[in-house]
Amino acid sequence: MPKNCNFIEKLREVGLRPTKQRVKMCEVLYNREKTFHFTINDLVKLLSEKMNQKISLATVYNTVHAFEKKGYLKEISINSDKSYFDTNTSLHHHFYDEDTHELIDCDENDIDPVNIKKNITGKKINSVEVLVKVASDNQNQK
Amino acid sequence: MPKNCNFIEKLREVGLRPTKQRVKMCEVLYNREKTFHFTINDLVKLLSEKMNQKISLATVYNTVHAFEKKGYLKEISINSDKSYFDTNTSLHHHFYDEDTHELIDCDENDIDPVNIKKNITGKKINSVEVLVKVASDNQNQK
DNA sequence: CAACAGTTTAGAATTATTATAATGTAGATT
DNA sequence: AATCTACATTATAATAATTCTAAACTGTTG
Ligand SMILES: [Mn+2]
Ligand SMILES: [Mn+2]
Ligand SMILES: [Zn+2]
Ligand SMILES: [Zn+2]
Repeated sequence: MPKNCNFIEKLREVGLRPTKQRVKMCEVLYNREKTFHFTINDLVKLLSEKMNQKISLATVYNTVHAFEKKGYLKEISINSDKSYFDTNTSLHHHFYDEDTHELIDCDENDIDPVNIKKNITGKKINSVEVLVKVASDNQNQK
Repeated sequence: MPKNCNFIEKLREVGLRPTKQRVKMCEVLYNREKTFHFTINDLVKLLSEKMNQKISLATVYNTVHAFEKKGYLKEISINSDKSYFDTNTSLHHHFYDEDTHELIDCDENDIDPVNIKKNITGKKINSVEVLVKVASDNQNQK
Protein backbone atom coordinates (compact mmCIF):
# COMPACT_ATOMS: atom_id res chain seq x y z
CA MET A 1 0.00 0.00 0.00
CA PRO A 2 1.14 3.54 -0.77
CA LYS A 3 2.74 6.21 1.36
CA ASN A 4 0.11 8.88 1.19
CA CYS A 5 -3.53 8.91 0.28
CA ASN A 6 -5.21 8.11 -2.89
CA PHE A 7 -6.30 4.85 -1.47
CA ILE A 8 -9.27 5.01 -3.82
CA GLU A 9 -6.98 4.53 -6.80
CA LYS A 10 -5.00 1.83 -5.07
CA LEU A 11 -8.08 -0.14 -4.11
CA ARG A 12 -9.46 0.07 -7.60
CA GLU A 13 -6.17 -1.13 -9.04
CA VAL A 14 -6.51 -4.51 -7.42
CA GLY A 15 -10.21 -4.78 -8.06
CA LEU A 16 -11.57 -3.80 -4.68
CA ARG A 17 -14.39 -1.31 -4.67
CA PRO A 18 -13.30 1.80 -2.79
CA THR A 19 -16.12 1.87 -0.32
CA LYS A 20 -15.92 4.37 2.50
CA GLN A 21 -15.24 1.59 5.03
CA ARG A 22 -12.30 0.32 3.00
CA VAL A 23 -10.86 3.79 2.49
CA LYS A 24 -11.13 4.58 6.21
CA MET A 25 -9.38 1.32 7.03
CA CYS A 26 -6.60 2.16 4.58
CA GLU A 27 -6.15 5.53 6.24
CA VAL A 28 -5.84 4.00 9.66
CA LEU A 29 -3.48 1.28 8.46
CA TYR A 30 -1.22 3.09 6.02
CA ASN A 31 -1.10 6.75 6.96
CA ARG A 32 1.70 6.16 9.42
CA GLU A 33 5.46 6.26 9.61
CA LYS A 34 6.24 2.75 10.69
CA THR A 35 4.97 -0.75 10.14
CA PHE A 36 1.80 -1.49 12.05
CA HIS A 37 1.25 -4.84 13.74
CA PHE A 38 -2.28 -5.35 15.00
CA THR A 39 -5.12 -7.65 15.88
CA ILE A 40 -8.64 -7.28 14.52
CA ASN A 41 -9.64 -5.90 17.87
CA ASP A 42 -6.88 -3.28 17.88
CA LEU A 43 -8.12 -2.13 14.52
CA VAL A 44 -11.78 -1.98 15.48
CA LYS A 45 -10.86 0.06 18.55
CA LEU A 46 -8.70 2.45 16.55
CA LEU A 47 -11.42 2.99 13.99
CA SER A 48 -14.05 3.62 16.58
CA GLU A 49 -12.09 5.57 19.19
CA LYS A 50 -9.51 7.59 17.27
CA MET A 51 -11.30 7.84 13.94
CA ASN A 52 -14.84 7.94 15.21
CA GLN A 53 -15.73 5.45 12.53
CA LYS A 54 -18.04 2.63 13.54
CA ILE A 55 -17.49 -0.27 11.15
CA SER A 56 -19.16 -3.59 11.74
CA LEU A 57 -16.91 -6.32 13.08
CA ALA A 58 -17.83 -8.58 10.17
CA THR A 59 -16.72 -5.91 7.71
CA VAL A 60 -13.43 -5.46 9.49
CA TYR A 61 -12.79 -9.20 9.28
CA ASN A 62 -13.86 -9.32 5.64
CA THR A 63 -11.80 -6.32 4.67
CA VAL A 64 -8.67 -7.41 6.51
CA HIS A 65 -8.88 -10.77 4.76
CA ALA A 66 -9.52 -9.10 1.41
CA PHE A 67 -6.45 -6.91 1.95
CA GLU A 68 -4.45 -9.98 2.92
CA LYS A 69 -5.45 -11.79 -0.25
CA LYS A 70 -4.47 -8.77 -2.34
CA GLY A 71 -1.10 -8.51 -0.64
CA TYR A 72 -1.82 -5.36 1.37
CA LEU A 73 -1.51 -7.17 4.67
CA LYS A 74 0.31 -10.20 5.94
CA GLU A 75 -0.78 -12.51 8.73
CA ILE A 76 1.83 -13.43 11.30
CA SER A 77 1.78 -16.12 13.97
CA ILE A 78 3.28 -15.24 17.29
CA ASN A 79 0.49 -16.07 19.60
CA SER A 80 -2.17 -18.63 19.08
CA ASP A 81 -4.88 -16.80 20.95
CA LYS A 82 -5.59 -14.45 18.09
CA SER A 83 -4.42 -13.48 14.63
CA TYR A 84 -1.91 -10.72 14.14
CA PHE A 85 -1.56 -8.75 10.92
CA ASP A 86 1.31 -6.74 9.56
CA THR A 87 1.28 -3.79 7.17
CA ASN A 88 4.80 -4.75 6.12
CA THR A 89 4.12 -7.47 3.59
CA SER A 90 7.73 -8.07 2.63
CA LEU A 91 9.58 -11.09 3.94
CA HIS A 92 11.14 -9.86 7.16
CA HIS A 93 12.14 -10.91 10.64
CA HIS A 94 10.74 -9.81 13.98
CA PHE A 95 11.72 -9.06 17.51
CA TYR A 96 8.95 -9.87 19.93
CA ASP A 97 8.97 -8.12 23.28
CA GLU A 98 7.62 -10.60 25.79
CA ASP A 99 7.00 -7.87 28.36
CA THR A 100 4.95 -5.50 26.24
CA HIS A 101 3.79 -8.06 23.67
CA GLU A 102 4.98 -5.73 20.93
CA LEU A 103 6.42 -6.77 17.59
CA ILE A 104 9.31 -4.89 16.04
CA ASP A 105 10.38 -5.26 12.44
CA CYS A 106 13.92 -6.08 11.45
CA ASP A 107 15.51 -4.85 8.27
CA GLU A 108 18.25 -6.54 6.23
CA ASN A 109 20.96 -5.05 8.41
CA ASP A 110 19.62 -6.43 11.65
CA ILE A 111 20.02 -10.13 10.97
CA ASP A 112 22.44 -11.86 8.62
CA PRO A 113 20.96 -14.16 5.97
CA VAL A 114 20.07 -17.50 7.49
CA ASN A 115 22.11 -20.36 6.12
CA ILE A 116 19.96 -23.45 5.68
CA LYS A 117 21.81 -26.68 5.05
CA LYS A 118 18.89 -29.09 5.26
CA ASN A 119 16.94 -29.79 2.14
CA ILE A 120 13.76 -31.77 1.75
CA THR A 121 13.50 -33.65 -1.53
CA GLY A 122 10.70 -32.52 -3.77
CA LYS A 123 10.09 -29.43 -1.67
CA LYS A 124 11.23 -25.88 -2.24
CA ILE A 125 11.70 -23.19 0.37
CA ASN A 126 9.00 -20.53 0.27
CA SER A 127 10.10 -18.39 3.18
CA VAL A 128 12.56 -18.20 6.02
CA GLU A 129 11.61 -16.10 8.99
CA VAL A 130 13.29 -15.50 12.29
CA LEU A 131 11.53 -14.62 15.52
CA VAL A 132 13.72 -13.18 18.26
CA LYS A 133 12.04 -13.07 21.65
CA VAL A 134 13.34 -10.46 24.04
CA ALA A 135 12.49 -9.37 27.56
CA SER A 136 13.76 -6.83 30.03
CA ASP A 137 17.25 -7.57 31.21
CA ASN A 138 17.06 -7.84 35.00
CA GLN A 139 20.75 -8.66 35.18
CA ASN A 140 22.19 -5.17 35.19
CA GLN A 141 20.32 -3.47 38.00
CA LYS A 142 23.15 -2.17 40.19
CA MET B 1 10.55 -36.29 29.53
CA PRO B 2 12.32 -39.67 29.56
CA LYS B 3 12.88 -42.23 26.86
CA ASN B 4 11.03 -45.16 28.31
CA CYS B 5 8.42 -45.56 30.99
CA ASN B 6 8.54 -44.83 34.61
CA PHE B 7 6.52 -41.78 34.03
CA ILE B 8 5.21 -42.15 37.56
CA GLU B 9 8.61 -41.28 38.96
CA LYS B 10 9.09 -38.47 36.53
CA LEU B 11 5.75 -36.89 37.29
CA ARG B 12 6.37 -37.09 41.01
CA GLU B 13 9.76 -35.43 40.57
CA VAL B 14 8.21 -32.19 39.40
CA GLY B 15 5.36 -32.34 41.87
CA LEU B 16 2.60 -33.62 39.63
CA ARG B 17 0.49 -36.42 41.04
CA PRO B 18 0.84 -39.45 38.80
CA THR B 19 -2.82 -39.98 38.13
CA LYS B 20 -3.75 -42.56 35.53
CA GLN B 21 -4.81 -39.84 33.08
CA ARG B 22 -1.43 -38.14 33.33
CA VAL B 23 0.48 -41.38 32.99
CA LYS B 24 -1.53 -42.37 29.93
CA MET B 25 -0.87 -39.01 28.37
CA CYS B 26 2.84 -39.42 29.03
CA GLU B 27 2.77 -42.77 27.31
CA VAL B 28 1.10 -41.37 24.24
CA LEU B 29 3.40 -38.35 24.10
CA TYR B 30 6.78 -39.77 25.01
CA ASN B 31 6.86 -43.44 24.05
CA ARG B 32 7.90 -42.63 20.53
CA GLU B 33 11.00 -42.31 18.44
CA LYS B 34 10.69 -38.79 17.16
CA THR B 35 9.47 -35.44 18.34
CA PHE B 36 5.71 -35.15 18.34
CA HIS B 37 3.96 -31.98 17.21
CA PHE B 38 0.27 -31.94 17.97
CA THR B 39 -2.89 -30.03 18.74
CA ILE B 40 -5.13 -30.74 21.71
CA ASN B 41 -7.53 -32.41 19.34
CA ASP B 42 -4.87 -34.68 17.85
CA LEU B 43 -4.06 -35.79 21.37
CA VAL B 44 -7.64 -36.41 22.42
CA LYS B 45 -8.19 -38.48 19.27
CA LEU B 46 -5.02 -40.51 19.83
CA LEU B 47 -5.95 -41.22 23.41
CA SER B 48 -9.45 -42.26 22.55
CA GLU B 49 -8.89 -44.12 19.27
CA LYS B 50 -5.45 -45.71 19.56
CA MET B 51 -5.23 -46.01 23.32
CA ASN B 52 -8.90 -46.56 24.06
CA GLN B 53 -8.60 -44.09 26.86
CA LYS B 54 -11.42 -41.62 27.22
CA ILE B 55 -10.10 -38.55 29.03
CA SER B 56 -12.22 -35.48 29.44
CA LEU B 57 -11.33 -32.57 27.20
CA ALA B 58 -10.90 -30.27 30.19
CA THR B 59 -8.38 -32.68 31.70
CA VAL B 60 -6.42 -32.85 28.47
CA TYR B 61 -6.22 -29.06 28.39
CA ASN B 62 -5.29 -28.89 32.06
CA THR B 63 -2.66 -31.59 31.78
CA VAL B 64 -1.08 -30.22 28.62
CA HIS B 65 -0.76 -26.85 30.29
CA ALA B 66 0.60 -28.43 33.47
CA PHE B 67 3.20 -30.27 31.37
CA GLU B 68 4.03 -27.06 29.58
CA LYS B 69 4.58 -25.23 32.84
CA LYS B 70 6.83 -28.02 34.07
CA GLY B 71 8.86 -27.97 30.88
CA TYR B 72 7.62 -31.26 29.46
CA LEU B 73 5.98 -29.57 26.50
CA LYS B 74 6.51 -26.41 24.53
CA GLU B 75 3.87 -24.38 22.75
CA ILE B 76 4.65 -23.29 19.20
CA SER B 77 2.93 -20.75 16.99
CA ILE B 78 2.62 -21.60 13.34
CA ASN B 79 -1.05 -21.16 12.82
CA SER B 80 -3.38 -18.93 14.69
CA ASP B 81 -6.41 -21.15 14.45
CA LYS B 82 -5.26 -23.44 17.21
CA SER B 83 -2.39 -24.12 19.57
CA TYR B 84 0.36 -26.52 18.64
CA PHE B 85 2.55 -28.29 21.17
CA ASP B 86 5.93 -29.90 20.81
CA THR B 87 7.48 -32.72 22.83
CA ASN B 88 10.88 -31.31 21.93
CA THR B 89 11.28 -28.59 24.51
CA SER B 90 14.77 -27.57 23.50
CA LEU B 91 15.31 -24.41 21.51
CA HIS B 92 15.14 -25.58 17.91
CA HIS B 93 14.07 -24.55 14.44
CA HIS B 94 11.31 -25.92 12.24
CA PHE B 95 10.46 -26.68 8.69
CA TYR B 96 6.77 -26.30 8.02
CA ASP B 97 5.31 -28.17 5.09
CA GLU B 98 2.58 -25.97 3.68
CA ASP B 99 1.11 -28.86 1.68
CA THR B 100 0.73 -31.38 4.49
CA HIS B 101 0.72 -28.88 7.37
CA GLU B 102 3.40 -30.93 9.07
CA LEU B 103 6.18 -29.60 11.26
CA ILE B 104 9.67 -31.05 11.06
CA ASP B 105 12.37 -30.43 13.63
CA CYS B 106 15.77 -29.16 12.70
CA ASP B 107 18.89 -30.06 14.57
CA GLU B 108 22.06 -27.99 14.99
CA ASN B 109 23.43 -29.24 11.68
CA ASP B 110 20.47 -28.13 9.62
CA ILE B 111 20.71 -24.38 10.11
CA ASP B 112 23.76 -22.29 10.95
CA PRO B 113 23.57 -20.11 14.05
CA VAL B 114 21.63 -16.96 13.33
CA ASN B 115 23.72 -13.82 13.55
CA ILE B 116 21.76 -10.99 15.13
CA LYS B 117 23.24 -7.54 14.86
CA LYS B 118 20.37 -5.52 16.24
CA ASN B 119 20.19 -4.97 19.96
CA ILE B 120 17.44 -3.39 21.98
CA THR B 121 18.63 -1.45 24.99
CA GLY B 122 17.51 -2.86 28.31
CA LYS B 123 16.31 -6.07 26.69
CA LYS B 124 18.02 -9.41 26.48
CA ILE B 125 17.42 -12.11 23.90
CA ASN B 126 15.50 -15.07 25.27
CA SER B 127 15.22 -17.14 22.12
CA VAL B 128 15.89 -17.12 18.42
CA GLU B 129 13.82 -19.40 16.28
CA VAL B 130 13.66 -19.91 12.56
CA LEU B 131 10.62 -21.11 10.65
CA VAL B 132 11.27 -22.37 7.13
CA LYS B 133 8.15 -22.82 5.06
CA VAL B 134 8.35 -25.34 2.26
CA ALA B 135 5.97 -26.64 -0.37
CA SER B 136 6.13 -29.10 -3.22
CA ASP B 137 8.43 -27.97 -5.99
CA ASN B 138 6.33 -27.90 -9.16
CA GLN B 139 9.28 -26.62 -11.16
CA ASN B 140 11.01 -29.87 -11.98
CA GLN B 141 8.25 -31.92 -13.55
CA LYS B 142 9.77 -32.96 -16.89
C1' DC C 1 -8.63 -46.55 57.10
C1' DA C 2 -9.70 -41.66 57.60
C1' DA C 3 -8.86 -36.80 56.03
C1' DC C 4 -7.54 -33.51 52.81
C1' DA C 5 -5.61 -31.48 48.99
C1' DG C 6 -5.32 -31.90 44.46
C1' DT C 7 -7.71 -33.87 40.23
C1' DT C 8 -11.22 -35.14 37.01
C1' DT C 9 -15.38 -34.29 34.93
C1' DA C 10 -19.61 -32.57 32.48
C1' DG C 11 -21.28 -28.83 31.27
C1' DA C 12 -21.62 -23.78 31.03
C1' DA C 13 -19.23 -19.54 29.79
C1' DT C 14 -16.09 -16.88 27.08
C1' DT C 15 -13.59 -15.47 23.10
C1' DA C 16 -12.18 -15.44 18.36
C1' DT C 17 -13.77 -16.22 14.03
C1' DT C 18 -16.96 -17.38 10.22
C1' DA C 19 -21.57 -17.87 8.11
C1' DT C 20 -26.23 -16.09 6.95
C1' DA C 21 -29.40 -13.35 5.00
C1' DA C 22 -31.44 -8.96 4.71
C1' DT C 23 -30.39 -4.28 3.40
C1' DG C 24 -27.48 -0.80 1.23
C1' DT C 25 -24.49 1.18 -2.35
C1' DA C 26 -20.84 1.88 -6.20
C1' DG C 27 -20.68 2.02 -10.66
C1' DA C 28 -22.47 0.70 -15.06
C1' DT C 29 -26.60 0.99 -18.29
C1' DT C 30 -30.29 3.17 -20.01
C1' DA D 1 -30.95 11.32 -13.62
C1' DA D 2 -33.48 6.93 -12.88
C1' DT D 3 -32.67 2.12 -12.97
C1' DC D 4 -30.08 -2.00 -12.56
C1' DT D 5 -26.95 -5.31 -10.69
C1' DA D 6 -23.16 -7.13 -8.56
C1' DC D 7 -20.83 -6.58 -4.72
C1' DA D 8 -20.46 -4.76 0.24
C1' DT D 9 -22.12 -3.90 4.80
C1' DT D 10 -24.55 -5.08 8.68
C1' DA D 11 -26.77 -7.34 12.70
C1' DT D 12 -27.13 -11.47 14.19
C1' DA D 13 -26.57 -16.41 14.56
C1' DA D 14 -23.46 -20.24 14.28
C1' DT D 15 -19.12 -22.53 15.11
C1' DA D 16 -14.77 -23.58 17.12
C1' DA D 17 -11.16 -23.22 20.47
C1' DT D 18 -10.36 -22.51 25.02
C1' DT D 19 -11.30 -21.56 29.90
C1' DC D 20 -14.24 -21.64 33.97
C1' DT D 21 -17.23 -23.79 37.54
C1' DA D 22 -18.63 -26.59 40.92
C1' DA D 23 -19.53 -31.15 42.19
C1' DA D 24 -17.72 -35.83 42.49
C1' DC D 25 -13.53 -38.50 42.89
C1' DT D 26 -8.79 -40.20 44.10
C1' DG D 27 -3.75 -40.16 45.43
C1' DT D 28 -1.17 -39.40 49.39
C1' DT D 29 -0.22 -38.70 54.18
C1' DG D 30 -0.72 -39.78 58.80
MN1 LIG E 1 -6.41 -16.04 7.53
MN1 LIG F 1 -0.74 -21.46 26.76
ZN1 LIG G 1 6.46 -6.95 10.68
ZN1 LIG H 1 9.70 -29.15 17.20
